[in-house]
Parts: sequence; C-alpha cells; structure tokens
Amino acid sequence: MKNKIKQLRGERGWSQAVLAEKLDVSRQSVNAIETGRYDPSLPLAFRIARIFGVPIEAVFDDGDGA
Amino acid sequence: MKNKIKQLRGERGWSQAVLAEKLDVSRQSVNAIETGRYDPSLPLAFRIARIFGVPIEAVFDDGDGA
DNA sequence: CATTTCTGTAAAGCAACCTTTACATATATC
DNA sequence: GATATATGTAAAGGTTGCTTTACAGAAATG
Repeated sequence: MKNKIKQLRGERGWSQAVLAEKLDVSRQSVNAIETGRYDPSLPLAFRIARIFGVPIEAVFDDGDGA
Repeated sequence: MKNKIKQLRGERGWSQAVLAEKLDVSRQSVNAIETGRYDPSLPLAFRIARIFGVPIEAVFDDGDGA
C-alpha cells in the first residue's frame, strides 16, 4: 500500500517526530508507515488523513486491490 | 469504529457469506467487522469500500478520533 | 570540528487482525 | 418435522501493527 505521507508532511514542514506526536504514535511507527514497511490500522489511517485535512484515498493508494 | 456494512450489504441483497467471498476473507471476519468486534485492516477497508463503490469515509466512521 | 536534528533500521514484546473449525439460534421452505 | 440458509459467537493459532530501547548515518548549524 503506497502513501503520500512524506510529501504531505514535507509540505507542512513537519518532521517525523512532530507528526508522530500529533498522531499520538511513536516516531518509529511514522517512519515504518512512511517507508512502506507496514500499513497503519484503519483508526490510525483516519487520524492521519484528518491531520492533513484530506480524504483517506488522498493519502493512501492500494493500486488496485492490495 | 462504526460502519455501515450491514446497511450497504442489505441494500444489495448480499449475505455475509457472499460479501466475504467477494472480499476474499472468511465469513467470520465479515461478521466480526460488521458487529464491531474489531476494525478491518486498511487494505481490507479499501476493498470493502471499492466493492460498495463508495469512499472509505462513507463506510467507516470513527466518530471523532478513534 | 562539535553538536544538534532528522531519518532509517533492528530486536523483543504486547495487542489487534484474520484464519479454521465448530456449535447454537432463527427463519424459511419442503 | 426435516432440510437449508443466514447470522452470531467461541477457541486456538498465525500474521501484522505498534511499542520501547537502542544504535548509526545524513544534514544542518555553531
């Protein structure tokens, strides 16, 4: 599952640590999700999308079926 | 995390077993998600939304922050 | 060059998701 | 009443998500 977290985060000038704090998760979780090591849970995906102010589909992309 | 799977499924006349087959998961998983015992993974949430032809936010609702 | 900030990754452990097998109940149709 | 379909739930086990602690390299700043 691809995502645009790095891009959205960069546009706002937030470090991984800052985003992690806003999301109430560890910095390692942000890094792991951003680098594609694993996908976030659905509740966390909602928080991520809401913090960036966009729909979930604007952050995550399963190509066509992952 | 609340969801409208039961409603969307009912509108289409699909049983839990039929939906499970379309999603490629077990019937028990569909039941557990539908009855709120746990949330689907993000990839599964994408498949669910796509099968119903609606955005993820139209199926799932975390109230305001779960 | 020294220090700080940011990022990437690893290991160990707990919690959540999802599976298979199995049983119980309800409703419908014969 | 018997059979079939639909739903709800449980237990055990594997996989994935997320944590804490820890180390290392890259990039900025003094």
